[in-house]
Amino acid sequence: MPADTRVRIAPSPTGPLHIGTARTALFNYLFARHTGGRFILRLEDTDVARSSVAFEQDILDGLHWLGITWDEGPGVAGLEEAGPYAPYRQMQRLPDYAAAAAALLAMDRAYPCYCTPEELDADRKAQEAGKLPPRYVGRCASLTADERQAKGAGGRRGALRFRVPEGVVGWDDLVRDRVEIDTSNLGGDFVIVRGDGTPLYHFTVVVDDMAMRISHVIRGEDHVSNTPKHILLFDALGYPRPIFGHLPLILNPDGTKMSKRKSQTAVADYIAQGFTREALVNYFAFLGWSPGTEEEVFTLEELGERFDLAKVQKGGARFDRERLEWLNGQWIRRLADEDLVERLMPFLEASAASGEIGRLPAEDEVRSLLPIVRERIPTLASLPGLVGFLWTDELDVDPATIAPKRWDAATTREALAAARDRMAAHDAVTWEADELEPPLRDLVESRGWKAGDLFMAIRVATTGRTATPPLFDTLVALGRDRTLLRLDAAIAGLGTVVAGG
RNA sequence: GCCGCAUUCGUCUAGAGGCCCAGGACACCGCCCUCUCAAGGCGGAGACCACCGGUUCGAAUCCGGUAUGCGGUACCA
Repeated sequence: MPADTRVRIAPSPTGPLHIGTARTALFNYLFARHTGGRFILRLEDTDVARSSVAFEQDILDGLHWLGITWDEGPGVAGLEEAGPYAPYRQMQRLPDYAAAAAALLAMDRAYPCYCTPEELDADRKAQEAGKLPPRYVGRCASLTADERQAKGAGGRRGALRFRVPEGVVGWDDLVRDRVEIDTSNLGGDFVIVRGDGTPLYHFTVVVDDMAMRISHVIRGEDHVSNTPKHILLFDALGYPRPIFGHLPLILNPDGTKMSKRKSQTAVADYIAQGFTREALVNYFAFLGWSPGTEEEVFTLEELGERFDLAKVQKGGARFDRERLEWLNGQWIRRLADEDLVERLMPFLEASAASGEIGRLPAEDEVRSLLPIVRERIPTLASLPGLVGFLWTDELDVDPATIAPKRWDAATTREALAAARDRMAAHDAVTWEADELEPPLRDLVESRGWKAGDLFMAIRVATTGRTATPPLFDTLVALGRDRTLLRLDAAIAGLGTVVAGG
């Protein structure tokens, strides 16, 4: 039996949490949950120039927000470092890499390279011109001790290159079955430690995966061609190879690799637009995976129960925002009242702050609205757009928009006035949808009007919109005073036409 | 260029030799419901399973080739 299942997500804090990273994290998390294994988070921050703590924070916050929690990880974002293989941050593991590098050097599996960027660049250009695949020419591969000393004069350290042996490297990929790559296509001996002494990704990932006892490396398809390098390193270092699985990529709608240019790639953007964690997780899981049944809506926990890497698709999947929105709606309809209100409030606060709405409604008020708005908001951010007129004092309604197609201004004015009178007969106690509707239906019938026309005129006059939740529920939410006030304003706006009859 | 991978409705996918003249979902169209908008229900259109050739009594499913697409090709991760 293999050792305990241990998987990881190893984000690089060189940008905000990317949906591709989130999806890879999710698949690792689900795999761990499904197999009873552990999920580890490791920060790969060796690209010092591009890494920042702000990005670290964004990445860890985003994963937490999605509900993707790790069993072992670094101390950051207000968390304690946790786990038996700390530290979980590469820049704190430098001694490990140095030791591994020394071992490779001692075995002559790696050697110092003193080529300058200019030389390397010239090599590449020459190869390009000769239509040859770019590869390291091996200028420093067989330097004598004297030559090394000479090149390293003046304290020049040189980078460390790993000697790529001849042969074929193959592995049984968890999602793509057998993959084999000839080492002659790896681009020659590759650098594992920079001239300044900092280690490079291909090297650190192997040293860390071994140190942290990672059993399964589940990552994006873009790493397939890196895997032979990693396997070579595992072998050279005498480490057991983990099992690899390469996930299909999330693609832009046009089929190319997901990019900031063509798509929204930051998880934070989706959060800001009012997507729920449930919908995002649900959607990500279904990008490249399917339970094989016709069910579509799953919680994170249910996904963990069903998830199976063998059922993961091999080809990339295009990101389809429409489907995400549909799922978001599904989830908004499933959330408990309290929960939904709590999630809606920040968006209302933002709208109030931006002036989109005039005042911030209380939680109770929002809760009472739920029955009529819940199935009408595709995202948490769309509530103000639906019923913002409830929280705006001066409603600017263009009189020209009030009259239904079949009515002229005079009829509209007369109808609104009559309706206003009927409604004014109610006091605050009987100002209920059930009470408001019958009298207006009577009115419509006695005058030979169409209910839809009268209702639409009232709707536009009181909300300024042609699309709202059911009219009478809306008027109840608006309140008696404001309803009558807005009707009066509309009637006045329709001019001093003499009401007929 | 070279290496690798992929290819089922517009999109996400079901399908692991006969159950498939290919099922579901999103989007689209129509009808129902209905005071508008949604939601929901019902129905429709939409895939010669990339192409060619094999294997087989039988192929979307197995094998080969072609095409197309994508990924990789750094002292980035």
